[in-house]
Amino acid sequence: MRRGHREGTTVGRPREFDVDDALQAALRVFWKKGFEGASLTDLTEAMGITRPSLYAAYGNKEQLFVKALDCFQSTCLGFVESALASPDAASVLRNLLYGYADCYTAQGEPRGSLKTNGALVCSEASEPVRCELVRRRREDEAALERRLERARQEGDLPKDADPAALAAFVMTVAQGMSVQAASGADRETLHAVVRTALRAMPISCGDHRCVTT
Amino acid sequence: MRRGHREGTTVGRPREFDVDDALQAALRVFWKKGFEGASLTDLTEAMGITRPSLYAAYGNKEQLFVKALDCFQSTCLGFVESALASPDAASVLRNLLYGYADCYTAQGEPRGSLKTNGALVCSEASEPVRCELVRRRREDEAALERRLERARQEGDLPKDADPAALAAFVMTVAQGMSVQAASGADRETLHAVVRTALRAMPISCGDHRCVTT
DNA sequence: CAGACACCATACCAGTCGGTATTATATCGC
DNA sequence: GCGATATAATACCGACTGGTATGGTGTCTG
Repeated sequence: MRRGHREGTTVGRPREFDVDDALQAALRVFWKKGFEGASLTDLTEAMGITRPSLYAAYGNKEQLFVKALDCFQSTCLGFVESALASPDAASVLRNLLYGYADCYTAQGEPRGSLKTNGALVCSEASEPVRCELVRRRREDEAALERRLERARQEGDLPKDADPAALAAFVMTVAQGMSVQAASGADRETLHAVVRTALRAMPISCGDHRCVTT
Repeated sequence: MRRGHREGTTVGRPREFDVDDALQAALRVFWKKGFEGASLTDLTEAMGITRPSLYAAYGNKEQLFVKALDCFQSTCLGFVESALASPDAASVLRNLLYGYADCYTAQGEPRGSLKTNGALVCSEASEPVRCELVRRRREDEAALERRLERARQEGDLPKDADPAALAAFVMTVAQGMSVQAASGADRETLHAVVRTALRAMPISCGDHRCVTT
């Protein structure tokens, strides 16, 4: 039904804006104001396009948000995948938490996480978006739990450690840092929070980051 | 200018609703949907009053939110004051964190904290509300820092402990738990998070709550 | 009772919300 | 050049936003 942007061939008038650039602009607006706080006027002005162009290229506001969320994940949160791929539990935890702290206080970017702050509470109309964010946050926690369970099997986490509880704690700290960043906390403060959090781990994660990979 | 409810005397037709009961109802709506997500229709329906009654009794939506926030503080967060008044640092930290965990997962209440989730991000129109929440969260952290500094002076916290860093960590965990609760985490999960967080403290806070006071 | 007063209910306000129909325009294959 | 196609721009839609003017109603004081 909906006319999509045909991939290879170029029939008809070519698009005058770059879809990815405009999506980046939309991401910043959602990131700063949240899904409900960002109006179509805010979005189209920042993206430099008109409403019909937005709907033709991205579907609707909700689909645009999800696309922006994917963009946020693959760029701003790109470090998560590599952090989980770190060789041992200590470096996983260290890279993950310092990575979040840095991401949430990046120069020239909105503070905090789109995934945490984008739609924490909302009206009924936006429930689908809120649920999608909940789903993704849970998946993040589950992925960390799986990685810690693997570490336990491999012996670099004590046998009596609780991967589920540790993952819940780490993600709680990460989400708390997102709130702190949105409240104006600076990077130094979040680094101190990470140092404190790492002391709660059943292994020594070191006081400084990047000790290994 | 605005016609207020005169205190002692009762001139004119008496109000047909209870101001405090209606405020409680408004609190639940704001708590669940946030400041922007709660419409006047949501509010007046839950409060059982009409718009003109709302404006006559509370001013406007923003003032109603602040009144609801005060109500939230004095009832749901009433434990904070007594937690800070605990005799030693260990019981302060324990009572504070378990208190937050319980408050955020109270049966029959919205999940999480109005102070954290109520307006984390928003449109420009709601910036005053967001700033007020930021202000109050900072004040909470500052109050905890002062209490921990006192504990350091009194000797039940090591001399080399960092009250500011500890307070930032504890409030980060609390705010993170608010996000987790809003995502559906249950009380057991948050209690496990608290147990883990307490391990990061430079003193033994015990594995169970309410050891003293 | 007379009158003042403040409440309640209805109906309404301008402005904005997300979303679209319509029309004009630019680029393609042929 | 010509038709087909897909863009861009404008103007518009009904619904809803926070907020209010108006008129009827009930309770008080004198």
